[in-house]
Formats: sequence, C-alpha cells, structure tokens
Amino acid sequence: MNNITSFARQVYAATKKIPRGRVATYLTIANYIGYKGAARAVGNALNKNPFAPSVPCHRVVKSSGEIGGFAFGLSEKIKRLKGEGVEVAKGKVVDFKRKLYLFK
DNA sequence: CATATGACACTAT
DNA sequence: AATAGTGCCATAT
Repeated sequence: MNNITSFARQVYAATKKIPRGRVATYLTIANYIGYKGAARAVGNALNKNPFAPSVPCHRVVKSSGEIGGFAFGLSEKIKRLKGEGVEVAKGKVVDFKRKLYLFK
C-alpha cells in the first residue's frame, strides 16, 4: 500500500534533480543519498516508481553508459532520452561522460 | 531471522 | 571487446 521507505524517497528526490538532457547513474545516486554502493537497490526503488510521470527515472542509466532498464520498456526510455537531446546508439549513451550529471 | 530478488558494479578471463 | 563469475544493498516474503 502506501509505505515508501526513506531510502526510496531519497532516490526519487535525487532523481528529480537531474537536469533535462542529462543523465545520472544508479551508483552516483546511491552515493549521493548516503547509501554508498547501493546501486542495485536504487534500481529496485525506481522500478517500483510510484511517481512515474513526475520523476524523470529515464535519466538514470548504468555506470558503464549502457541504458539499463525501464518499467515501461527500454524503447520508451530511449525515446524519451532522445527527445531531450541525449543521443543513444547501440544501447549506450553517446558522450556519456559529458552528459553525466554529478550531484552537488 | 533466513532466503530470494533485481532498472547494478567490478574484476578476471 | 564480449562473457562469466562474484560482490553489494535495500526490499519482499
């Protein structure tokens, strides 16, 4: 029902901070919110994503630059990214390191 | 409390 | 570069 863990709440908060046209990784988000190394757990939280439209979860990718996953289908995620100016080729973000957004 | 799960990451091969 | 194995972490049951 309506139980959102503190962890998940922080994940959504951090995800909302990702600027349009930029991306962040599961690991950097985990580190930023204080759960160092919890990349996998971040993915799980986003998968549940109770705030689907309000949280730009499509801007979260793998540390390697690969797209990762998406609850509504990978093609949809890529479509959204491209729509923001983030090019994707062969399942990876183009100029990944340059598009990567580091939290401050 | 123990086991299983997954939108991950890293190292070795 | 591509694959496989191992480690990690918060949840769900």
